[in-house]
Amino acid sequence: MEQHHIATATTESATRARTRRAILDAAVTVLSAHHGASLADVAEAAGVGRTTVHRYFAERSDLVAALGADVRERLQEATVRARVEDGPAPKALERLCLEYFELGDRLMLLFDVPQFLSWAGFEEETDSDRVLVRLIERGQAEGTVDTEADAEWLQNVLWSLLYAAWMQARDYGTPRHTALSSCLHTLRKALAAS
Amino acid sequence: MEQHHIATATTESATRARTRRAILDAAVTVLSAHHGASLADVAEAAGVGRTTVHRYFAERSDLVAALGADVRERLQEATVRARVEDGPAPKALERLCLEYFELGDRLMLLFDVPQFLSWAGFEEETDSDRVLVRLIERGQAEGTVDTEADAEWLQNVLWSLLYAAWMQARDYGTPRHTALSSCLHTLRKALAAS
DNA sequence: CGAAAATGGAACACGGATGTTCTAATACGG
DNA sequence: CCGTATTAGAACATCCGTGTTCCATTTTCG
Repeated sequence: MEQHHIATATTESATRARTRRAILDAAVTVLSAHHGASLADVAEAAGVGRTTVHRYFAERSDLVAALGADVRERLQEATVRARVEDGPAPKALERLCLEYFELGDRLMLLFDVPQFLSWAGFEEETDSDRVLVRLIERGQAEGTVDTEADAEWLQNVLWSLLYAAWMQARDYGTPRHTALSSCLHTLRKALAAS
Repeated sequence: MEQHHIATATTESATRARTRRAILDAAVTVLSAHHGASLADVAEAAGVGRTTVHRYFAERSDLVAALGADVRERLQEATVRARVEDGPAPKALERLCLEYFELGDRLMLLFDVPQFLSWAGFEEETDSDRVLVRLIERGQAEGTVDTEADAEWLQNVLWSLLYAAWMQARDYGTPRHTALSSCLHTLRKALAAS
């Protein structure tokens, strides 16, 4: 239990860690609902003073960058959980889709906030993106995925259908699981080998 | 040629009509590239003074409303051109998709700028939206369109795939016709009766 | 050509978001 | 419990987009 000086340069007090999370979570909610919301809005949603937000993220761009890093990490974890190497490609794609769907608002941000795709460490191609494309290509090689369409295009199709499912749930009030199963149904047909 | 007093309350000088169009067109380009661009940006892109923009559209919201009306009108025309009542539903859907694709940036705005869906005369359901849903339902009745999926969902699928095709062309540099044919290919499979 | 229409540009007032600094109050952890 | 870490809130300077007004200049059109 001799854990006196655990602190390294990158370690944070437990309280600080909690507040930081609160701010990041609130930022996801607020910004995904309305891009260009003010930092005051984020602060309020986080139940925190506006100055406190600035104490953790000096500039707005710092907050955005942190959000980017956060979603990136979760994307990575989701990709691992989906065990993309196991079994036939279509099944793996469905698992991946399911995991991604769970990320909800966080991924919406990735689409909606333009700064993310170019900014914040997303250098055009995320690791997860590459994994997804490779998975599709594996399916095409297996003959279980449509070979008439470009792998990159099919990747975009997957993202788009996910986005559509979220929209369906958010704006039309469709239950999440209903939207998800519609999404998977259509995705299965769209990716199927012709 | 006794056309002296053609002018009614709603008629515009030819010059004014041209500048108005220039501003609207520039606004589409600029705003679809970067939401929240300043009116100065729009003015510059239109090759026009910032004051002139305000002379035509007093407030920002007026410009947005005008853009909304514009895209709405074009959507209407595109729907007419597609002759949705003719022939089997899947074919009609493809024609519709093709017409919509031509609207390009203008429709991108409809997705990206949140103010449009609630604001600017879009009362939740556009006429064109209703036409689309009815067309899908007709296909389901004919047995030529997937009946396992909700018509509303399939409508969203169509929009999403269109959006994906645009993205593919804009961000990945895929030629427009290539993106379009990929889109149609996938859409055909996605909508097909199971 | 000459009057009316249309424009460009400068200048200004205004509001809202941002980022900074300070101080008093509060929560935390040993 | 007490000292320290953490916070809230007010106050302030600043920047940027917006919307308005005014005037000189250019363009259009009869």
